[in-house]
Amino acid sequence: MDIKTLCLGILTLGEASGYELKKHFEDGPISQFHHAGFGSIYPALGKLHDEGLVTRSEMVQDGRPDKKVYAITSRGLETFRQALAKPPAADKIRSECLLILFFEHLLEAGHSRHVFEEYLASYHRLLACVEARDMSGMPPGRRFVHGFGMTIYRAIIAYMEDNRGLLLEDAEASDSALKTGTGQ
Amino acid sequence: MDIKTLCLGILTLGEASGYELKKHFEDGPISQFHHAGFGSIYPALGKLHDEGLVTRSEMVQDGRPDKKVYAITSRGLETFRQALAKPPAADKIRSECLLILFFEHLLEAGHSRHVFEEYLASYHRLLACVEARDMSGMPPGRRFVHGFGMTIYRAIIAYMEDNRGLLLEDAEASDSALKTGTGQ
DNA sequence: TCGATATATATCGCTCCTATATATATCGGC
DNA sequence: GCCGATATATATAGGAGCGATATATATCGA
Repeated sequence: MDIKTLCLGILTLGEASGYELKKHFEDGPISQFHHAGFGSIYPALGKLHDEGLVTRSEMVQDGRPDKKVYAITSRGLETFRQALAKPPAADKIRSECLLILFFEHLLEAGHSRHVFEEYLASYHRLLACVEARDMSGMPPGRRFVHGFGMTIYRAIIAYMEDNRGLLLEDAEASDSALKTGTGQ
Repeated sequence: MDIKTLCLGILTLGEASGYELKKHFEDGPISQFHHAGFGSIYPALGKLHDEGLVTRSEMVQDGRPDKKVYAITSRGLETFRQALAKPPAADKIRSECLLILFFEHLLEAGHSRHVFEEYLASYHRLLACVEARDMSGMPPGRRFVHGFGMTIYRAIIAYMEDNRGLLLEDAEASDSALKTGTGQ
């Protein structure tokens, strides 16, 4: 499932420029399960255009820079359908925050505490963003994925708030140890 | 947080060969929040060795091929600590299964149903694997991350079992539509 | 008018990942 | 005794992707 396929998928939701595609990856429902930056999106759109899977039209705007709007072709839709039919790879997660918390015993107590609070705040923001979405009239798959994200985000927030003590008790213990000169 | 840093981190848990490192990424607690394949691990170990952050020793074995065992140096540990102190990037998820379910309306009903059941089964396996781990005597950060994974996996399984109907009702509707010739 | 922010596109260079190749050894089945 | 499957073990080539950066236009508040 490469970036080209992902872009094709987003374009089934309506035509868009590269910049707008990026916003889908940042804010939209797609952001719940995938990510891509400009360095991936623009080359992908170029290749999709070369292969005839999308059309490109220059759109002159005033009050902001001109843009290139891409729309999926029927061959593009067929290619996307075939890609979705292939057996999916396993989920891949990469969380630097969990890595830091996992190795918390190697760090200064204040840092892991700070990472913890920022991490929790980031999931509060993600939840607010997902909760704000209106899903009425959306197909079942869209509503399923929306509910999936909401459930997971809530579970993460609840777990972190319930288990703050697990990390913070330790932090306080280390602080006392540092003060009496027995720490680290 | 590159693969070199990740390998360094695992080596703080004890010396290991490239093959053993891979198993950490597949089965171990690290697999809850990161992933890497041989194509990343072996070059990373080579570079870490060149930089003096790990030592390498050839270990002759009988009953199986010889291996190269890597151990972290004090400079390696210091480098790892500094990497952990840097502000962490946001979590990155990539889930082809959720992508397929999101675009379920573009697919044959049987396929999304199959993807759903396989996806659910995969999280049952992951949960069993995490539940089997004995965390007694582990530092708080390790226990926190362990509980984190367990909680999320359980939330995913519960959500999917509770909301199977969301996708399947639609699948049945499409099936009837197909039978009466109004589908697709 | 200056700096910050938003919109918009593009590319370089490095990292990483998939696929593949190579090799040794065990175990079960035929 | 041999064949295929599986596990252990290392390595690399080629391509995909990502972070950083460059470039441009326009708005808005200080």
